[in-house]
Amino acid sequence: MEDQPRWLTDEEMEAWLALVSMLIKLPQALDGQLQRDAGISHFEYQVLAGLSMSAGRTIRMSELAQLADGSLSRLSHVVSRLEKRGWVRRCTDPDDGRYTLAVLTDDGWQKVVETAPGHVATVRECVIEPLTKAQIRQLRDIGRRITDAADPGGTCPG
Amino acid sequence: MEDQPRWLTDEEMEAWLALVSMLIKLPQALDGQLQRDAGISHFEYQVLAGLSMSAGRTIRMSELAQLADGSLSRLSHVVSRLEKRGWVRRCTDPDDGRYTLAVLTDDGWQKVVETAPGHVATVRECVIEPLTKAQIRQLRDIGRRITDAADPGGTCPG
DNA sequence: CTCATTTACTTGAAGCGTCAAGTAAAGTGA
DNA sequence: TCACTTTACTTGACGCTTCAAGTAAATGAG
Repeated sequence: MEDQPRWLTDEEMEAWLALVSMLIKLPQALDGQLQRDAGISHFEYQVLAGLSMSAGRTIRMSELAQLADGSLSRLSHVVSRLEKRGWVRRCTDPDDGRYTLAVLTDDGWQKVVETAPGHVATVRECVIEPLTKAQIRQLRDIGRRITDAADPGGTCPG
Repeated sequence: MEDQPRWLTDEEMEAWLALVSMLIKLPQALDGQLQRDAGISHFEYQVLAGLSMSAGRTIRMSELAQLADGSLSRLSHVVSRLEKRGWVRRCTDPDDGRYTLAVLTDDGWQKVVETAPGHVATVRECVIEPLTKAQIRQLRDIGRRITDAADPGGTCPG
């Protein structure tokens, strides 16, 4: 990749190690709380939450995949499971038969309403409260820059 | 969790969404590069790198698990695979038969030497270079605070 | 010295994500 | 209008992680 691989300085290494730990521990904390209290994964929550915020609680699979930061294939599997649990229905888009519309059922809406407060509390506890207001702005900027660098041009999901 | 769930402000939500995207995209980028160029996962790299930095290229499983931020069970499975590929050996600690020592073989050392430059380059590209020097320090502090909040007291691995 | 407990690790089954391959509808060119 | 391509999604197999249960060595109580 480079002839002379530039190693990391001490400062860079400290930041990198702190980031790696966060990358492991934070998803565990988020998934753990949702799994214990609601029996769903963080990704499933993102799917339900994305649906709940869509007009008519309905959205195309491909748009939902982007909202929830996942591949279409992953979403398809997850929606199948959510369908079995009665929280989501699928139907073909009448305007264009290639699209599939995911629809949040009343039970699914209820599930989001029940689950959201606990999830938000965990996010506050793990992310918002440990940081100062300035750090929250810093985090937004840092997060965006790293995301752009890691995924230049926002993925074409497979 | 709270009677009156405090929702997130716009600033908090922006930071949170940026963080969630980073949480998805960065591991994908890191795993992707290592998988393509070296045929190993990021976790496997962390295990090999942890071993390569240990005295005598030898370390107890439980210490290695903490170094690599993973459960003992996960590590055990991964070391089994690395053993099959000839990069790691296991032996019982002569001082205390309950401990297992993982030892990096010469082939394993060679693998780390081959793989490290490309991995470091990806870390530079995705994390270090997109940020200013100030942001790198901010990231270290933010990462530590979030990790502490998400995992109060540094896990007892299962 | 013996039995129970603790510690450190291993193992097998179950579930989720990814990848490659497949299907079906819509668009395109002759 | 008939094939060819593209788009949107689904499906099945495989690999990895987690969880629960198990093993084996060391420690501790009586």
